[in-house]
Amino acid sequence: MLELSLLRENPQIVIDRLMVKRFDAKNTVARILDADQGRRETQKMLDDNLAEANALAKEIGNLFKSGKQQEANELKARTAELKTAAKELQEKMDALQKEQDSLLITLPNLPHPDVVAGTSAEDNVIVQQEGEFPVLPEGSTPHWELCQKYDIIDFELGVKLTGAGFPVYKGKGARLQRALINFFLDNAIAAGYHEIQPPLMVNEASGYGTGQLPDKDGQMYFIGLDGFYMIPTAEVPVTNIYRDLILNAADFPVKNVAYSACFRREAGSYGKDVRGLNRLHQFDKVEIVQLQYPDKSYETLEEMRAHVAGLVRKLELPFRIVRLCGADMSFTSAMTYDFEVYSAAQQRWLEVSSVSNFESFQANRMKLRFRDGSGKTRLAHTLNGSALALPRIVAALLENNQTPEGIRVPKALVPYTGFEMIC
RNA sequence: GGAGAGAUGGCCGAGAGGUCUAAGGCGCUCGCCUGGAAAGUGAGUAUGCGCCAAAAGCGUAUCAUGGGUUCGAAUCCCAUUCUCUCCGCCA
Repeated sequence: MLELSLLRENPQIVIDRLMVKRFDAKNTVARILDADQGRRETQKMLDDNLAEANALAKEIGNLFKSGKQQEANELKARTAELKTAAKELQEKMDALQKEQDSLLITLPNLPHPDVVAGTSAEDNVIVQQEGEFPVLPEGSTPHWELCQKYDIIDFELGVKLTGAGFPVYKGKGARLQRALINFFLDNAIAAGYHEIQPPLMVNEASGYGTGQLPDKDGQMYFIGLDGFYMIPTAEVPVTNIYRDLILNAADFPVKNVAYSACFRREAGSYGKDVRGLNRLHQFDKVEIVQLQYPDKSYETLEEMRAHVAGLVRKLELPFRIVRLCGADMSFTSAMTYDFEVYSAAQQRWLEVSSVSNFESFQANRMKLRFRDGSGKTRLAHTLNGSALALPRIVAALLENNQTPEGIRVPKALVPYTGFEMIC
């Protein structure tokens, strides 16, 4: 949620910057400012009314005590008037506040000035590319066939147990998963992150805090009996740890890492994009989350980007980093880097990480603040990134490292898997 | 699932219609004391919103949440949520 003060002070900047995200905010901004104006006027009247009522109540109390029943009763007439007026004012103010909030929440985050507008994912800017495309041996196949050939990931069995998009990892496939999770966690811990094991279900307030609710609830699995949502990413519980907290400036940066299973309904997805491991309803991911002092959040974004790049490099996967254009960015992000690895048999780039700076957008929603040097409270900046999401990494590892003898495990991972080949 | 108890500031905890602008303690901040520290001692120490050019200041709301009673509610009533204890079930 954007900060109201920004709209008051610079409505035109908000409108202009949101055009970069192809969002026409002109009308909404005007309505928000109208509601805000009305709300403030109403509150002034209400506060004055209540101030008078409070004073009267005190006076009446004193009169009663000194036995002046008659005078006290006379004053009561006035308090009745005030009460009626206060109720109306309160209702009016609540309605305006509600209108303002409901409008404000429809505005996306402002993109950083370095973000280009663009019209689609085609316009994302490639900022870094590394690694050679592997030359695959004769008879190479996409990962879903390799999974079947070596019996390491069973999609059919998942359908039997649950449904499409819930694969069963078996044998070296399961061990590879476990190895990757530990590899990612150990790297994050070495980089100074604090490990968290969060709940896999969250309540409504948490879903709201990170922005999945109210409008993206169709993307989450919902446990109706208890009112819980299965987390689509560990970002949700890990960031919400700090909901409604006031930190000290000295606490920054807060660096957390969490492994979790992630659950996504992915309603409306179909076709080759969802083949094999490309898109699942349940998958594993290690997520890094940072809270940072506002002035330093872009330094931190670069640090996180470098961390993720280091992981992909150690896995010997060809990758590129794109800075998303305005048209392709998420609602909540101010700047996002997507990491894509090259999946050689499918001959396509697969997105394996998304590293974003949300600036104060999430913090405002969940009232995540800190006390600056002068003792004033300010909103913190939040950032997060996948480091990394497993399925597409596994897809690329399987495809790129296939040999007639089996699938070679990258060196960095061998201490974690305990084997060098899947065969 | 059944029965009972409870929810008060950063934390502990008193408070049972007006003197709550929430006692007291702990913690924290700044002083004093000290060679330095501890102890002692003094003061300060919540958040949102509004008024004000701004600071200071003032107003208002907030004692789990939402309603209600009353001139007046942390306090009384109703509902909801959550926590704890015991019983049942259980890895």
